[in-house]
Amino acid sequence: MNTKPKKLSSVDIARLSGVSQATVSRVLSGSDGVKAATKEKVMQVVKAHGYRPNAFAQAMRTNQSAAVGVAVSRVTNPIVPEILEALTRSFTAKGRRVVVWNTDENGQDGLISAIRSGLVDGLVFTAANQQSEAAKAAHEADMPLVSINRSFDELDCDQVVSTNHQGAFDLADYLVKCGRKKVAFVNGPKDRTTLADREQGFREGLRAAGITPDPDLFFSRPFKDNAFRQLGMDIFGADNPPDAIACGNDLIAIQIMNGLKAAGCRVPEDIWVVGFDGIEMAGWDIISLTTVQQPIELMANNAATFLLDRIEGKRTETETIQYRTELKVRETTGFTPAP
Amino acid sequence: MNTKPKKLSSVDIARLSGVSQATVSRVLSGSDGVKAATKEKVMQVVKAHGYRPNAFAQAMRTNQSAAVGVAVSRVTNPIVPEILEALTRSFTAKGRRVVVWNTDENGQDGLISAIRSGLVDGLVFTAANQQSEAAKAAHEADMPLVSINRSFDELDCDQVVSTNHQGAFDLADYLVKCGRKKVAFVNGPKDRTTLADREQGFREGLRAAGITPDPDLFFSRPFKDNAFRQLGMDIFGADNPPDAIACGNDLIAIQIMNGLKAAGCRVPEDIWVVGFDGIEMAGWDIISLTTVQQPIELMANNAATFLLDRIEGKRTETETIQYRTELKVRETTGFTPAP
DNA sequence: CTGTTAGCGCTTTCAG
DNA sequence: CTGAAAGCGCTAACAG
Repeated sequence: MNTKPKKLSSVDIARLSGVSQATVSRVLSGSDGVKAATKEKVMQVVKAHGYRPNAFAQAMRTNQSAAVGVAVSRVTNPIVPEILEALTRSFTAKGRRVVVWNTDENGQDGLISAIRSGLVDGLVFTAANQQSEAAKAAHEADMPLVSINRSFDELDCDQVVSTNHQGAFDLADYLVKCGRKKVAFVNGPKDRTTLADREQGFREGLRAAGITPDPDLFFSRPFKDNAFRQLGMDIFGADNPPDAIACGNDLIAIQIMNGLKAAGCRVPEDIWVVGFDGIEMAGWDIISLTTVQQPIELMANNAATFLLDRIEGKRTETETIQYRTELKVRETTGFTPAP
Repeated sequence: MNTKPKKLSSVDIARLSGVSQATVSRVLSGSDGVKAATKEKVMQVVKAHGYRPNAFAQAMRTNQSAAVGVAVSRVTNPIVPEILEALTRSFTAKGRRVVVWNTDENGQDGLISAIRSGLVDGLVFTAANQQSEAAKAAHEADMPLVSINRSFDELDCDQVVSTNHQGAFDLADYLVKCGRKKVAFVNGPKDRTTLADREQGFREGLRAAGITPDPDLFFSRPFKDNAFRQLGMDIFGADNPPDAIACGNDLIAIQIMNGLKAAGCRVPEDIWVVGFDGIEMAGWDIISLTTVQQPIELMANNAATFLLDRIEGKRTETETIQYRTELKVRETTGFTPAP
């Protein structure tokens, strides 16, 4: 260790400004009962030294960390940074720090341990599988919990979701009404409730439109090894390929398009492609992916509000709020308007 | 407040396992001098209750938070999540928590305050402007500091960068050698050292290849209001447009391509486009952007190691490490191999 | 209005 | 090898 400047504590500030330590604490926490002159005097010293109360002592004393946790996984799906960005903005604006856990790599252990050690006052779970252990731990620790874009059937917590089922239902309707004869559905692992709901909605939408879902046209792949790109190539290479491919989310759709392009397939001339999520890049001219859009920013803000209200004891009943999705028609379906 | 289960403390564990509180602490911190039987007994109780030591008390006592901070901005640039992901993985694997600050929104105040309150043991700054205040605060607080993909000229701290200058130099050479006659360069705000270095390298590369940089072909735009998309449209719409556009980073290149596409320009037939960074999506078939690639994962791992070593007092001299960039030739330059 | 005092839960000497 | 005891820096009664 080198010559540590030995950080100042509130005791030092008290000494330097000729008051008691308690008064320093009062000044900094903005309590009322302090004479203006005293307050001024203390603040002067505080500013001069750039003093900030030690966050840990504060947290320990008040049993509030002023931090919230966000559990993410599959960060490679661009919707995750988008959610993260919106959540961070929301929490930061409300004076909370954000601690991010990635449950992909080292699993849930770190998160569980953090939950139990009281590091955060609340937790947001974002769309992902493999977080149920942690969620359970949080629940047991009586920690406020919100899930966004993800359902925990087993767990009683606030949830912010979108109309996954209805959105997919309407999407199927759109494709059929537009005259698509042979519609495939490509999905990721169905242990994610979001993806499962969408597939279910899509199936029912097809039926409602008078089409019996063909099992051979429903695909499921893991999010790895470029599986979707390969699938895109395979689908186009097969005899009598479909004339439309709906996907569980935008990232899947993009990877399918990568495969289609690699195989020489033109979108939308040969095959239509649609996604689900409405990530920002779906709107880029060079991608222009037709998709079912979720109001991500709104959902994140709502999740943040839910969590903070619950932390502050302003809510007790759990609630599930569902945002309406909206079909965005773009180039990958030839800009064909909904009939 | 509802019926709080009143979290267990080490005192409770001690009572439950019939030892002293100090012994519990010793067992959990893995100190040697504890009889195996005692250790076993304590661990049993610990496990049974899912007990974890209170992180704040621990932090306060040891003056170490076991957390590191990462300051980011412009999260909408996909390289940021990529860096974040790699950093998070690295730190988590080494038993550190990661706290993320977004300095876009609420500026640096939150970060500065966090620095001074001792919330993190060290800090990584990622490519961004507007963080110098915070960096200075960190430096004054004697907090270990590493910058990645970003230079702080004024500050003496570890830096992990790539060969921005050389990479851009070689890129200019490539374009000229491939017969491009009129090469534009589109950049973001040049207060970012990374972007400034690239532009400088590009200029010198042109000169070395026998071309005098034409001021009218160097553009700079802010990262907002779709400025780059608009610029792409303008560039193609002008009389006698360039036959190649090099960009300060991949995101700029993509937005330029959006504008070009919107204006009816074909890439690479009409104009070549190249980026810089090597973000993952640049490699997607549907984008296939020629770019100068940085080894992001390596850089992030290195930054993490630097920071942790410094926190643990294993390093004292500051160091700048520079990774080699690599030209990735793809479709936006017609897959033309470097001569 | 301000000072004194008692811990929050933990690590770490210091004894035994 | 283990226990007792002293704080880390802060907040929150409780006095004055």
